[in-house]
Amino acid sequence: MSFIFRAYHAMQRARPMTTRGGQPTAAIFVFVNMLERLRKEFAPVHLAAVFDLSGEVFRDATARQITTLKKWSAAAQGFIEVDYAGYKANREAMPEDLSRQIPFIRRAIEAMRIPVLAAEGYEADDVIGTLAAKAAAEGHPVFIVSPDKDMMQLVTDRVRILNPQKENLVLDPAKVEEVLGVPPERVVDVMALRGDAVDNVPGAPGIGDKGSVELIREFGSLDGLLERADEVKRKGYRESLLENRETVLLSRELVTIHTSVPVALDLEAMRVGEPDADALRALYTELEFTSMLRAFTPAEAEGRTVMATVEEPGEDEVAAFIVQAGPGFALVLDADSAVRATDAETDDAPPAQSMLNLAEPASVQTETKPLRVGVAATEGPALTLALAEPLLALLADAGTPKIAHDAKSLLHRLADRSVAFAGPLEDTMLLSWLLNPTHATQTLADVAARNGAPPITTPATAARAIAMLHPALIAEAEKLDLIRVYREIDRPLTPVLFAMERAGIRVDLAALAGLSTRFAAEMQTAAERIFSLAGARFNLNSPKQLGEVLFVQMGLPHSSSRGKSKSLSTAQDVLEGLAEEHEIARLILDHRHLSKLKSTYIDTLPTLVDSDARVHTTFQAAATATGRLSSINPNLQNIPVRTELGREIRAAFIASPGNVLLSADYSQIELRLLAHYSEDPLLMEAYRTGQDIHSLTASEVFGIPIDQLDKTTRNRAKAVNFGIVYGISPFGLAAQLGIPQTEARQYIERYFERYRGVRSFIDRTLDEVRREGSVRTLFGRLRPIPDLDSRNPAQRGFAERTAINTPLQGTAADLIKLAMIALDRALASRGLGARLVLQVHDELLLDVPESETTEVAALVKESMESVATLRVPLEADVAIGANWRDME
DNA sequence: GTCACGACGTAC
DNA sequence: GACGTACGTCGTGACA
Repeated sequence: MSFIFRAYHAMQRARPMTTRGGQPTAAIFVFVNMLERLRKEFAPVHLAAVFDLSGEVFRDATARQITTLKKWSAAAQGFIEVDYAGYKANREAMPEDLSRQIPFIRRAIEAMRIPVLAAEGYEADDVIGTLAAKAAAEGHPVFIVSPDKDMMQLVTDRVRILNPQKENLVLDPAKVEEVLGVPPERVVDVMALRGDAVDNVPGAPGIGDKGSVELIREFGSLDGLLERADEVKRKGYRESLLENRETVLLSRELVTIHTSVPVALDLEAMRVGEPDADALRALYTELEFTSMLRAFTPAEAEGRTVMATVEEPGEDEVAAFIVQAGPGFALVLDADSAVRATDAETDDAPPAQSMLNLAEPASVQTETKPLRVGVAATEGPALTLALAEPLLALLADAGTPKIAHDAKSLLHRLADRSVAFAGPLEDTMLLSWLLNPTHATQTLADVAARNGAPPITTPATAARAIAMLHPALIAEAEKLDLIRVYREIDRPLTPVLFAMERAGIRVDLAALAGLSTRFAAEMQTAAERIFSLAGARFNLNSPKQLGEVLFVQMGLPHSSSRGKSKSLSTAQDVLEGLAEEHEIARLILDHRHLSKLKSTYIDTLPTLVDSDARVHTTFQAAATATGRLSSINPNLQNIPVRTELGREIRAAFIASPGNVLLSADYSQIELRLLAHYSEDPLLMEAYRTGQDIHSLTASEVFGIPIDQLDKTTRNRAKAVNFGIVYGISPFGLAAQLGIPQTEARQYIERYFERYRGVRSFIDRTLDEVRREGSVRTLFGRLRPIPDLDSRNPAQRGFAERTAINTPLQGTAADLIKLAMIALDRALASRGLGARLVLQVHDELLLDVPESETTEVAALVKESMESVATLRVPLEADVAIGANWRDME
């Protein structure tokens, strides 16, 4: 039953699976597959399946001896009695769509001629335990196939546990001890203390995962522990044990699997043989498990092709789906869905292996005649999708437009299989995002649901959904004037991003390894000093524990805020405030910095490199509200640069052999866009004549002549300039600068007095949002802004700030995307070997053959600066180096 | 064990 | 309530 439940839940999430008649089949499918695999991979000599019977078991009677539990109550400062509900009392009834599948699972097991065993008054675990004990006593090696932890008490040298869902993990006694911290014979002792929430075994209240193991290890056994309970040091544990002695002993009875129940070990009946083919065929037919059926029907003679079908194909049945064509589009490739195909080539390969990777492309739509598409697996363990001639031809045909949902990932999958691709590539994911950029996800299922397309249950419906969605989304994009952004920016960016991800960037693994060692040592030193100052050891990574130690135990001042979880903030700015007075605060800040860099970058990046020591991020092109890209797995857009330690990490990003890295970043692009939008004379003049904008603001806002500014004043002005771009507020600026709000308010007022154009830009923008409910970038990208008229001041304030920030941030995103497209074309047309490798919002990073350095530097600068003509010039600064830190 | 979420910190 | 846009890690608590 454990497997059936897991099968049920696993598939539940993926997709509901039923026959045409509505019989749910997902759990059956998974279970049958698992059985097939078990038989194939492990070739057991004997096999039995064990089920629970309904009705009372002996544990119910045991549990009735427990009526109440004594739990420690902090409020009452004593133990209070709580009613105990009974063994497995918390279990919910089996879901109806699962119980309907159980009879079929029983039929499948019977058809495979595997005996099903059970014993009245006992649970399946007891039957399994008994069979295992008997077989082991006869000298047979036994494998209990189960995902349940409870089973670990049964492990011996001869009885092991196999979990096929966990990479065929085999648990022997040593492994059990490694996992649980105690040997198999002590498992019940630990469980008796810890209890089990799922089965409602009480255990000793207040003693959990950790305490139970510690206590058993210290006292050797549960009996030893109960005998010497008064010696237990920790008060909570000691008192719980003394109060709950009987309950713990009964808990042990509940968790102990019996190994002598009345059930016979009939090895002859369990001997694995041929299944009942007729019965299995009938069952699989009834359940519409067509792929499994094919194991019974050898491929038709020579052709070795699978005919694509037009009618509602069962999901396992076809390699390609032919559905109604949208005008002008001959083919739909659905990167989001699956193809499964029977391998007609290899009769000797087991069916489970002839099924191609379930998460792979593709569905095919054509308006030509039905295609004959052959699908075959190549030799070797890596299954490769080799598409037959007609499909390959269409994919490679530059005259055949294709539609995908998430085109970039489709390109990756085709490239992984060396499938040539050409021709226009439409993307319903990008369209959907452009129409609704604030929506959290743009998966096909999500987009289909939002647009009234049928739910995606099979590759065929996925293909149909895409075919339906595409014209609808295009029409919508035309209506909202988003088609230009789509055609001129985001769609053509797809192949550029694809190539960048494919290229990856080289990482200096030796450098990271060195940093890891160094950081570990420094963290260790800092931690010891912190613990000695605090007079206690605790988890430094836990803000909660840290706050407790600093502000309660040590009594440091905490005028500062509590967060949503009402714990005292230990954030950087808070600790900075304490650092002058208290050494411990500085040490914690240092430790945190090291810890952050080590866990996020130094120790993570090496796990993500390929065999050439390159990391390949994924740029999410349909993720942000403003039009920016984002980067995941890993995020290469937040590699440290601010601190010296952080830059050590940046230095580990290096050029390919014989190459250099070339970085080009836009200078103050958002402030230049502010100048453009606002047409403010001071700002425009400053950028046209190359003045230092922060110094200008400092001089204007603080009334100090430019030649008399100190660094602090200029930095304050810099914060004001950035604040404007973020949609400034006195609160935010005050927090940023660590000054009173009243002072921040004065700065802001002064700013708007001097930069009159900026004030009117903000007013105009807010007016636009009031009229349209949205803002646009210079290139027409749209973002809805709700709540500008909210009565809630916080909501309204947020709406105002996003309204102001979005055209600046979003236009900057548009510009760099356009530059990337232009640059990609320029590099290609000149036949240069330089490759774009990263984009970090206002920066491009290229891997450039040394010989091309000068030419590419000029080309990149030119591409970025001439991408648009604004009221102020765009400037890009280019630098070159062997790594991403040391650039000049 | 898995999931969601908060706290925190990294980038632009 | 809290200055814009992201993503990853860790701890924690809820759920099985």
